Amino acid sequence: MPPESSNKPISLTIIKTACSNCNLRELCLPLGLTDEELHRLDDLVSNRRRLKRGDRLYSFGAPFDAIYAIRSGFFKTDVLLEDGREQVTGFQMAGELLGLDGISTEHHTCNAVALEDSEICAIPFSRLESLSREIHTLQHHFHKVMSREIVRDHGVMMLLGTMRAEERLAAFLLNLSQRFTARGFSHAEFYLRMTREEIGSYLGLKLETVSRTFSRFQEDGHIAVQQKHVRILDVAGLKALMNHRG
Amino acid sequence: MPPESSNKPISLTIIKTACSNCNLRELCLPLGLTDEELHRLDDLVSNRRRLKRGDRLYSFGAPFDAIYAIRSGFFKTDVLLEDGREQVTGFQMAGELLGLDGISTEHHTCNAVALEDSEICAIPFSRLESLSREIHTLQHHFHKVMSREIVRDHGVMMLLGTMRAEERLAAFLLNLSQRFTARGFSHAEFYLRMTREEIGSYLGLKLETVSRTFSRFQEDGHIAVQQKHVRILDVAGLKALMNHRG
DNA sequence: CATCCCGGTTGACGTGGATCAAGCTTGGAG
DNA sequence: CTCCAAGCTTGATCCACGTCAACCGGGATG
Repeated sequence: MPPESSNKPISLTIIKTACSNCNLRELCLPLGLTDEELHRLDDLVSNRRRLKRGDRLYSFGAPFDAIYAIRSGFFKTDVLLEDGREQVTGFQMAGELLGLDGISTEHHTCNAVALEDSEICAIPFSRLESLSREIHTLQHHFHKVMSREIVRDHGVMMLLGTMRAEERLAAFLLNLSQRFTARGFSHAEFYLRMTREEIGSYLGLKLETVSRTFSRFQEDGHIAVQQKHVRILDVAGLKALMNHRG
Repeated sequence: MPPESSNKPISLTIIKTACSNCNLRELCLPLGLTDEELHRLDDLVSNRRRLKRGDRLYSFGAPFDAIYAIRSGFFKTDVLLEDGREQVTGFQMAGELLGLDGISTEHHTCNAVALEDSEICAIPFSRLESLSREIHTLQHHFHKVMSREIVRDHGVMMLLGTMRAEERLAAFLLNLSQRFTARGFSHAEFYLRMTREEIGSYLGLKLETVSRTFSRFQEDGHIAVQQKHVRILDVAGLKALMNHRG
């Protein structure tokens, strides 16, 4: 909608998409900031971008200069080996940050691909660093976000290193469910944005194993699944699968 | 050596262990700081601690208030599942930081255990944050260190998710070799500080598989191994193992 | 000195998930 | 509408690694 459609100048600031009126601000970088601090952050994230399904937000080796907050949509990040093997390192949804991997070498070390039409906010990193030298809360929250990513990665290592196929997939579904819930969607019913192959790559399994395990969960009454549509019927049952060997 | 052994007052500052005279400063947090900045960091890391083999630096669930720089020694970090399964999430050596996992929730999310007698510098985290609000270089370097940890974790995911036993162990040995080299030790000959079981836990393998794979590498002339003593004979051979399926 | 115990090695065998292969379902293009 | 390609399911078979078990060697203990 063009600015002219508003008759009061003040409403311009409402139309302008910004952290201060973004409904993800409690999940995203602005968490905990005062109104005044929020407006300073607004200046920084003005650069917005739309991506279509399949578009790359950034690629391995690309120079790093910004991190990205997902405003809407769904992404995967992956690393490719020379021989073509792919490891999906994560799936990201609205309110989560992408690109933290690039800070280390000032080049991105993975690919970020939109799994559905998405919108992101680019946050120039050097400006984020200056602002967080002035705003303690922002600094601390950013550190927490990076640390949370490390903790998440440890969880994935646990999954890949010690769990069986059923446990991995159960953990995966419960994790998705919990993150959808945090965004106000149903905890029990959702569409998977990724293919069986991508799930398999993330979980260290082949797509056939993912498919078979879905079928087994359905036979056992834990879920109802039809292609990408999943309904969780028995959260407790899935949780139980995770804590018992065999 | 006691301070009295020095006859000039100025040498006291040399005897005092501090970042500014630590030979790890090019690997550790002080990287890139000016002398003046280095001295400000010195005030912060004065708290030092010795650990014996087997001692825990921190445990899962413990309140977080500091990160730790390893001055000497060798550590592992691990996560335990209720049913006793252990996932080693990393091995850390001199100059590396421990405890970054705790920033997120203000409680540690893994255990850090000394694998040999070690010495660490505790860095109160809130003081590190204030100092890095003042010293841009410190702030940026700290961000790089956290990002590097994320990138490292992605490498481990790749390893656990897509590689076969031989590739995992080859990658592990080459990584150790490279890190020892960076610390001025031989790249070709070193003692493993961890057991076969801990290596296995890190690599998502059972200790028997680790042992067998070591033996196979030895038969094939890639390494010479006797218990914890390893000599790498054929770096190129190990590298080749990593890039080919089968 | 003998004993114990922990960690490592090696062999025999079992199995979970990979591989190979054949349909099937769905959605987009013409 | 039909056709086609991409993605999903399911079955049969295989194999890398796990499991179980026996033994060994070295360092700590008494």
